[in-house]
Amino acid sequence: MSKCYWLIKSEPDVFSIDDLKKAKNQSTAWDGVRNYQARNFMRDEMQIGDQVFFYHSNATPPGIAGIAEVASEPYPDPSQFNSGSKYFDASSPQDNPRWVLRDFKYVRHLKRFISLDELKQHEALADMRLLARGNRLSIMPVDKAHWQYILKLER
DNA sequence: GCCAACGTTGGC
DNA sequence: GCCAACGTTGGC
Repeated sequence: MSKCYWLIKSEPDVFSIDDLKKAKNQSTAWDGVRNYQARNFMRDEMQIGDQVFFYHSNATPPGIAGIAEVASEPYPDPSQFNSGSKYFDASSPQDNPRWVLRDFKYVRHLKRFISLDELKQHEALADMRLLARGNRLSIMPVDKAHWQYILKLER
């Protein structure tokens, strides 16, 4: 399977790209995904080494802050079994975990932050999934053409 | 804080 | 299987 590109959302007040950079091994387990579509992308389609836009949601302004990469195979999200976690899922079987995650590793900040507002102004990006009406997916694929276009924008 | 959009749940 | 109710996301 050829290399894919992705976008993951995080609220910077909770976990920003600076937090990822400061994390142990500059990587983190991406826990708490509780959406089947996002899980399936992470479980079935990502490949170690895939490049990922790190998007700041619920931010002022929202936008793409940097780049990370897929750093592990999928494995069960431990928070689903932790009754003290807000991600606890009592109905997930221990022997067949419903929720999986991967580790993501810091690659770099973009040379400059590229806001959602700026992305919306480019016709070439008009069909980006991120910009689709009502989009709420926290993990989504990015077309190679869109990826390359955005990397040119940062200059 | 508001609210539109969307996914999930559960009664029927 | 339908769909109303509900909870969450996330831009504004």
